[in-house]
Amino acid sequence: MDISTHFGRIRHALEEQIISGVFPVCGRLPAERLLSERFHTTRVTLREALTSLEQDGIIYREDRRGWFVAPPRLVYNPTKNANFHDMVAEQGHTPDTILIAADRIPSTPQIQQILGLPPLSQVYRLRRLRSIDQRVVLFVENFIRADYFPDLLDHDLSQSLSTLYQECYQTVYQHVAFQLYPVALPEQAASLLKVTKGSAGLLISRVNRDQSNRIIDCDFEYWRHYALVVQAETTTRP
Amino acid sequence: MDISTHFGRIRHALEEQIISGVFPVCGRLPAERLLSERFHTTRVTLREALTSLEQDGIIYREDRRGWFVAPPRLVYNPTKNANFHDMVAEQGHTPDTILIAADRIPSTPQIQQILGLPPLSQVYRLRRLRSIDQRVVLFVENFIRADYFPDLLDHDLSQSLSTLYQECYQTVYQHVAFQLYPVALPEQAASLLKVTKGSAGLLISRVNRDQSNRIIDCDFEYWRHYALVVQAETTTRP
DNA sequence: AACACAATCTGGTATATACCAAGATGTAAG
DNA sequence: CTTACATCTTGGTATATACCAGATTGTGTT
Repeated sequence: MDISTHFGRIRHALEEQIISGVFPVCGRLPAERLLSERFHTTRVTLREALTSLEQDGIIYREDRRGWFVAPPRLVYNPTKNANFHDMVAEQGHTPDTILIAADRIPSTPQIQQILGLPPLSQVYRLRRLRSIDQRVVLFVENFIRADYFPDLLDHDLSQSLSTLYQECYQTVYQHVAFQLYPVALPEQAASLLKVTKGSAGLLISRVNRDQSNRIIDCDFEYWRHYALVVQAETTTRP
Repeated sequence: MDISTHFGRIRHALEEQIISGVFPVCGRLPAERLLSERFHTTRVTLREALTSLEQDGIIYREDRRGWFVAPPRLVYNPTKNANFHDMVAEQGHTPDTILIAADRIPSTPQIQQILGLPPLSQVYRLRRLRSIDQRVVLFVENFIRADYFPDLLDHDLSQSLSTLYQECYQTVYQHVAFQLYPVALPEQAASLLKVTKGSAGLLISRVNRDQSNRIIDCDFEYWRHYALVVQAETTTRP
């Protein structure tokens, strides 16, 4: 660890205290003003140290509420079509989904292209917020072919979509194309995830096909970047 | 885009100028002091806007050299065992690898655990720096079972390892377990990648097995976070 | 007990300024 | 032409300070 700068020393000291358990997991750190006094520095410098720890996923912040110790990352395996609820439960945590909005809208050019739809076609758009142990970690937006799923909006949309598809429409996810990269969280995602707009996140987008290889939906998942580690295994078939 | 804050307006203005091509791809932005004057603000505020653009992968910086317009991301498919050179060349760019260090060392407990080795066993450690079109984007550290690859260090280590394995040891990568998450780049990676220590990156680590399902090596890849988009497709087999 | 509202605490944004360290550059010496 | 060195420019780090906006808390009213 680099301790040549004041900022580096503060980062180091905070990191040690966090690792040694001075602050409990998900516990709040002392206020910035208090910490900056304790380290004989200013808020500006202190915030640089905090931002650095945040980038490393060691702490996270909630907008105007404070800085918190980050819990261990959720293991996310995109090659298994496990749904969010099962995945979280399997790892010993409590999942939750809140439906923000659900509507039927005309597809945009971008969505038409992704889903292979003609102009003027209709899609469902779901916006949902998902949490692990009461901490919101994921904002996800789904675009679903309306013609394949009549009356979808009448069902309980706070469960996992794959469960709903299977039980009510005899449809299962069979093939997934996914894409992943770090982004600054866009405004809507940031405010729902209670983070400062522009803070770092991970965007995972997927295009899903069913057992007949029809494209049925796509989604855009905005994750708080400290919340997950992506893990997969693959075997090359010659 | 949010333009309620000064910082947001600057970010927005810069973003538009970059997208519209005022600055060429990989071109340098004007100096911070100059930009802060032009936007009637201070360097502190200006740097917040730049940092935000950096997080989004729109610009990147090189330590004490300046800010540059980020090129399109490289598509990285971890499920295809394509090597770095082929992957970059296929996408129309020029790859390069520089060998930083190559030695034979006693394995550490961590490496023993990953590779399934007993204490006191030896491994090769390679440190290499990789670039796309002259821009360094990746620092990678390999740990390789020494017993499987006699005299490995006598070969040309600036080529791809998979090529070397195949041509000189009749060994191919067959199975890969990989793991990926955002991190703050550690000191060594940061200085070699010419970025400020602590800036955001993506850590991809892999454990590789050969055609006999033996674990042969593992690697830790530190990517500049704007440099890639991870992409894969998977089919669920019931 | 429920609600409304004000006071307080928190992080978020912003200005002004200074000095440091490393990269880039130009110039003089070899 | 190359090398060595001083100089200039760049971003990196740091201090001090101020005000804003949303979250939390406490208090008093209904």
